[in-house]
Amino acid sequence: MNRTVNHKPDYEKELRRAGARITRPRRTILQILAQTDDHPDAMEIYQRASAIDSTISLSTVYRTMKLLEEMGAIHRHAFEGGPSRFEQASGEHHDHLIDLDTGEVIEFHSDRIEQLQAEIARSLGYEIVHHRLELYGRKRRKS
Amino acid sequence: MNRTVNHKPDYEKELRRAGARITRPRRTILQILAQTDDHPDAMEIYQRASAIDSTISLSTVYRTMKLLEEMGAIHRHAFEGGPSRFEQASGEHHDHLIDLDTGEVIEFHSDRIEQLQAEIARSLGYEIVHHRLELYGRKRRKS
DNA sequence: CGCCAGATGACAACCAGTTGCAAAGATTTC
DNA sequence: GAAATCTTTGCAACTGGTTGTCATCTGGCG
Repeated sequence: MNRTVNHKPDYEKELRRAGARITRPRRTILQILAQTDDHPDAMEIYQRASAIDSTISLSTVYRTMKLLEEMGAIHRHAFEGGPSRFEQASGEHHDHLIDLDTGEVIEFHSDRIEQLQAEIARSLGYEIVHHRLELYGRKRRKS
Repeated sequence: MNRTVNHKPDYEKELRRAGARITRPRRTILQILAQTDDHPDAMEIYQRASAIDSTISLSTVYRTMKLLEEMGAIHRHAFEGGPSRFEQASGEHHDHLIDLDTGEVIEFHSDRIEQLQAEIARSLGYEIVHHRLELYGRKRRKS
C-alpha cells in the first residue's frame, strides 16, 4: 500500500492529437487542471475558470471534462452524496479514501486487494472490467 | 469468499416499533420487497406496486424507501450510471459484482479484503465508517 | 485573409429524487 | 365507535447535477 503521486501530462498536445481545437475556454480549463492537485467538481472548476475568464460557461466546463474523460486524460468519480469530481488520469490506478468531515480525498493502492478482487470475480465466473473501491472514514483521534 | 443468502425480517413490526403507521401503500411496498430477491430501483418498485394498487404514487415509494433506509431495514446502492437500487439489509455485510451486460447484481464477501481495507485506512490515520466496493465485469467466455 | 467544421454561451430540457400542501387515513382518547 | 390528533398520501411543483439545442463565434487550414 502506498500513496500515489501525480505528474501532469500535456493535455493540450493530447487534445490536438485527438483532433480537437485548442480554444480559449479549453486552455483556461486546462490551466486550472494543471494548477490543482485535488479532486474538484465541475462547479469548482467553473468558478476557478471564471476568475480567469468570466465569459466561460458551465456547459463548456462539462463538455470539456467529458471530452478529456473520453480521451482518457481524466477520471470522473461519483463519490457518495455529491457531484462528480475529476482527477488527472496520470499515474497508476488507485482507489480513494474520502474524509467524511472535510471531503478530502486520499489516494491509495493495494496490489493485494486488486488481486483478491480478480480472484473473487474469476471464481464467480466473471472478468473485471473496472471496479470502484471507496473508503469513507474519519481521522482517528490520536489519544 | 462466499455468496451471501437473505432471509426476510418482519418490516411491519420494525416500522411499528419505529413509531410509523402501517398504511395501505406501505403494506403494498413491503409486500413487493418480501417477494423480491434482486436489487430493484424505485421505479421498478413503483411499477410492481402499481400492479397491486394503482393509486400508489412514486413519491410514496421514495418516501418509504427512505424511511426503511433510515431504520436500517434496507440499503441503498448507487451503482454507476443508474438510479439507486435497494436491497434488504438482512444478512451480513457484502459487496457487489455488477454484470455490465445484464445489470445483474451478485453479492460476495471477502474477510481478507475487509481486513486489508481497515489496515490501509489505519495506516493513513483513518477509521472506516463505511465503504463501497463494486466490481463491474462480464461473464467469462467459457471457451 | 477567408472559409467552415467544430466549439461556445445562453438557456431549455432532463433525470432522479425531494418537498409543500390540502385531503385522506391511521391511532389514540373518551 | 365517534371525535380528536397526528401521520401519511397524491399531486404538482421544485431541486441539483448534467446534457441537449441552437444561433453565433472562432481556431486553424488554405
